[in-house]
Amino acid sequence: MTGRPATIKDVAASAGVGIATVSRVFSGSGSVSAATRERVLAAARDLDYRPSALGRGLKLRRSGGIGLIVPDVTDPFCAELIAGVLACARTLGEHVIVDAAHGDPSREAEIVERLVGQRVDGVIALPAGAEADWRGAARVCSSVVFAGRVLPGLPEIPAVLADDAGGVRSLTEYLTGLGHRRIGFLGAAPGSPSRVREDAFRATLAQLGVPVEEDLVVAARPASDAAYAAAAGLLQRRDDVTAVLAAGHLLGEAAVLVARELDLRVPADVSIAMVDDVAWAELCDPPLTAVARPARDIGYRACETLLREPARRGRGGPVLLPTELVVRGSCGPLRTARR
Amino acid sequence: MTGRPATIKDVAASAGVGIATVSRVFSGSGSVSAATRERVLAAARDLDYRPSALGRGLKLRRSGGIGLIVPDVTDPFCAELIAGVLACARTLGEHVIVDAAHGDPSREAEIVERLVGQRVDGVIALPAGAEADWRGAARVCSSVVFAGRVLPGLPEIPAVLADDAGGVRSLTEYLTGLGHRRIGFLGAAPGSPSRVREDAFRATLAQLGVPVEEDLVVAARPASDAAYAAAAGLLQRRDDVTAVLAAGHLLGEAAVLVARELDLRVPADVSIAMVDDVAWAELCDPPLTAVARPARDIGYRACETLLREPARRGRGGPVLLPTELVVRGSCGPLRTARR
DNA sequence: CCCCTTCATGGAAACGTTTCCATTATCCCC
DNA sequence: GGGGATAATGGAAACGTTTCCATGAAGGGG
Repeated sequence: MTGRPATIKDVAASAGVGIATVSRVFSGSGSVSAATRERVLAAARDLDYRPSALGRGLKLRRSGGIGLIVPDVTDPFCAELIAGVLACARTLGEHVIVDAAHGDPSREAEIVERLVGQRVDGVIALPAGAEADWRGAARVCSSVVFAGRVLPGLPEIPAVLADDAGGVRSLTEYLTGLGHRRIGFLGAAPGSPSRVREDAFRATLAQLGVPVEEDLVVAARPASDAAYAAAAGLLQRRDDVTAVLAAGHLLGEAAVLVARELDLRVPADVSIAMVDDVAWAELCDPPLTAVARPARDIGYRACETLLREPARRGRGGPVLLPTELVVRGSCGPLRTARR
Repeated sequence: MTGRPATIKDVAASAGVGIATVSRVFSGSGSVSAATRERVLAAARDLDYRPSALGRGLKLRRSGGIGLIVPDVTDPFCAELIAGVLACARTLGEHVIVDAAHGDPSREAEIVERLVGQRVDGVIALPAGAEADWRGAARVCSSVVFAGRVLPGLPEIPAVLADDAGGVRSLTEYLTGLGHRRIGFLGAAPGSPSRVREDAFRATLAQLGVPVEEDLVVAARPASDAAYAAAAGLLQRRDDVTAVLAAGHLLGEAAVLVARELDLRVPADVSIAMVDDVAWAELCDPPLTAVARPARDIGYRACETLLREPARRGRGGPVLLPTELVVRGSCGPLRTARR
């Protein structure tokens, strides 16, 4: 009973037709008489036949799947992005091979190699670095779309992004509007591929005529301990900081924990706001003001761009999706002294 | 330049050898002289050749990938489980096709069909229901392992689970030990495939000689609104409840929000504890006591069971991984009156 | 010096599809 | 009733691998 899976030949023999006819029944192309179709379907049901995607893929030179590379599937932003890609891929009948590069460009390069070997119909990536042969992957057998982040020096790769600069700007304007002048900025490490958030922070302050103190702009690697250390360093070094803008949820988490540890009341002693409206922002006490990036939409649009709009791809620069400022209770008006 | 990807034939021709030799170089089997190997590798590099997994898969009758079905990739438990599977699959050189069934058994069945069509080497599932042909999938071309949950009536499918009963027991004992007698239990909907948590709750109370009041055991569909409604209903109906045990993080979140809404102090007025130690448990105020399920390990072990231990598979019932009680500040000793 | 192993290599047959092309059978219209 | 579409079908050639088998060459022991 546990023989090999039935093949198209078995079905053809059992239904008394040629294999071409069976293929036509299952692929939907060509014309088959109703009677024959029924006979074929019955035989297939009998034999528990399912067309092999391998045979099909070999002939068609494509696997019917796409690859998706993220830094970490457990990150809430990545997870939402994945969900968006899955939703879109489903509507287009493609499956999705997911892998995590954990911020390691060489690991990412390996994954790209593997995906190309799989002959995926395309790759969506929240890229870690430029080590992978993105151009090669885009050329050889599939196309590439970046989602949520771009890599400098690869302008020809289409991208779907959140309007990070706009998000940080609205956050900065909001805090400034509350009267804050000495705002601490927790940002990504110097080696990070993109500094749009820090740039937006500086630009917005400059525009508002608020001087930027270098001492208040700190960077951390994207890890919990590094984020905590950065936040602790900032708040201990400068007890005149009245607000903290965290450029990511890990940094926001660190800010919340450090504030609690230092017995700072939020927002009375220090206001906290962050980029990325993750689940806990609402559960924290007080609930955290955040800028929401449309992670799911980014994934969905990236997948659409990859599979659906090969013509429009990459024209007119990256697609920017708007962010939304979600005001909660963690930011208050400036008070005179913190302690 | 953007011609078709090079094939093994191109490489063979370019290196002046037979295709069998090229195959041997890349698959590692058979013997090839060092000089020839070098020549082949050089030609391959020149042509940007990557072996097609489709051709290979067709010949070998397996795709070199596994399928992973979860209810929802954005759920923190699922996300950790996925991470575990990815980690293990990586060490074994397999890729992972991920899809989300969103609790819909018919959608799940579709996904299984698709995966079988892809000729995956196996399927790992956190199953939604019995509609899918799990037996068929396990028989025809791949094997199946359940992770994080089992389905009644399919004892022959191997499974890797958290010791949910043990986790709920320790939570119940903990709350009882603090003096609580009227403990509200927020559990899964009646139609849910498994009621081990509720059963464990009842059994533990019975064992401790605490009467179980049916009115305090409520069920909710796994959605935020339903969970909120259930929690609100419970706490409003019974203002003599002194502790709430939430059998999942959605339910725990609901309990926290409802308590806040009703101006109940935690843990002075009501103690809250839940199953699943998600990220926000630590960030909430007060931090939430929870039982941690080893989601990542479950994924890892499930993948190992699938690919590495085909012999031991399914013998001796499901693998149970221990949970851990993480005590934080959300549970306090019983006080006399809540209001 | 010859036979028997061992190594390096190439040819060719799968693997399970899709699709082009050829072959009938059927039908419609003048 | 004949001729040209049209529909239904089957044969066979790809698609890119792996691997069995055969072929030579080389080497070693008697």
